[in-house]
Amino acid sequence: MLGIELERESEQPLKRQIYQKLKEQIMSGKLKSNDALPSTRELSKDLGISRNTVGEAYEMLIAEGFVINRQGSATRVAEGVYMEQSDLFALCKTSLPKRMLKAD
Amino acid sequence: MLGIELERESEQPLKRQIYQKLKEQIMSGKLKSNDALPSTRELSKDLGISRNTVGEAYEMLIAEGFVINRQGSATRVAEGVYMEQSDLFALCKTSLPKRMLKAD
Amino acid sequence: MLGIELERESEQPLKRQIYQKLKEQIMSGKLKSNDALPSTRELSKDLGISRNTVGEAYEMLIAEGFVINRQGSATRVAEGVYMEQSDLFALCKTSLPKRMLKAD
Amino acid sequence: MLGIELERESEQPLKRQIYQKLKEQIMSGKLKSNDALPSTRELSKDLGISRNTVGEAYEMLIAEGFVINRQGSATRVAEGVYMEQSDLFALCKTSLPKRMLKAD
DNA sequence: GTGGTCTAGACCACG
DNA sequence: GTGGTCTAGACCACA
Repeated sequence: MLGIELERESEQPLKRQIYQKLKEQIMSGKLKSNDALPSTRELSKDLGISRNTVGEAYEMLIAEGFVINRQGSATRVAEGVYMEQSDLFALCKTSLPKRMLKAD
Repeated sequence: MLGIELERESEQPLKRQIYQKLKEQIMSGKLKSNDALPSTRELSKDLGISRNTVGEAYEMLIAEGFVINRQGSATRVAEGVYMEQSDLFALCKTSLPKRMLKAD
Repeated sequence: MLGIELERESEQPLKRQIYQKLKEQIMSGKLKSNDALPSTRELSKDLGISRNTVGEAYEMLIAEGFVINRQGSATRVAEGVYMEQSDLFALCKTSLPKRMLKAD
Repeated sequence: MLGIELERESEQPLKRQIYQKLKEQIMSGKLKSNDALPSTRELSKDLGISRNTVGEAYEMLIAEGFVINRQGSATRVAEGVYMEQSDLFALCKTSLPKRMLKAD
């Protein structure tokens, strides 16, 4: 659905993996402001995990303001959380090890 | 002082160059929460530019919430703006063109 | 302006009176997050006292994080400092002497 | 154990009731800095509810900084979260309905 | 339909 | 012992 693949053997808890994948898609602009996330029921079924776990990942996104939810309606991407690609690359150059980046 | 080097010939205005360098150091964790930025007076002297230019760069950081300015005290790095290297790299992989990153 | 009345004969110093009144209005929600406080110039004129005194009251609020001061703009109410009336009353019931509260 | 009584019929979710009671005891000084909270296992057994629910209440306290926890050890009250009784009463006078307070 | 809450289990890593 | 995570159910209120 969203191209999310989980690794059961990872040290990262499942809820954190989901949180990260969604946050990436939001910050990179794949999920845009006001886009609806899949329902917890849908995504949990899709990933083959418990609905609670998806719910916890959504709570993390809510807590950090990436996502908004209202009673009885879908969880949606908040506004103003997109990061410019140019800023992102500049940031990479200073904070990622050189072996990860190609020469300019 | 902060390892900032400006390029006078760059297309990027000086204030944006300063803004980016500081933002990078903040997001990458070199400048940590509550660290004080140098005063505009100090930094402008250090870089050999106008204090106004530094002030404008600081305002950009304030406007985006990376930095906080309390009455009568130094401008300080806000909380919760540090980005985990793992998160950053994950974000790059999904949102930067492949030509910029080395293969895993 | 904010319904602040000072008592010159009180044991409480003026700056503490101002501090308390503003803190109350903030915690009770009369002043909401991001609301601007009046400028020190304005409020001091309004109350007929020195601008320094108002400034000191503001500093106390800043020091406790109730209020934020961003470069070149008004002093504003911080986020997350509002206290639900229900929470407040519950807190009173456990921590204030009974003689101060009416029976339920 | 901590004098917590839950109301199953309340509109307030159980986790919020627990959160509130603990927050009160912390802000009022009954639970002091570095005091250990009961373990989630203990408290859940004591209250006759699921350990998950207690854990969620603890998470809320952690998120707001009232409480701190480290791997494998007890959850403890954070520092600097106590509220002076005089400030509390002053706050009550402005933000609680008069019918709740006795005359001065 | 949606999310919010709750249960009664389980296994893990840390100390 | 502790908290952290996860499961597979359940019932609720809201729209």
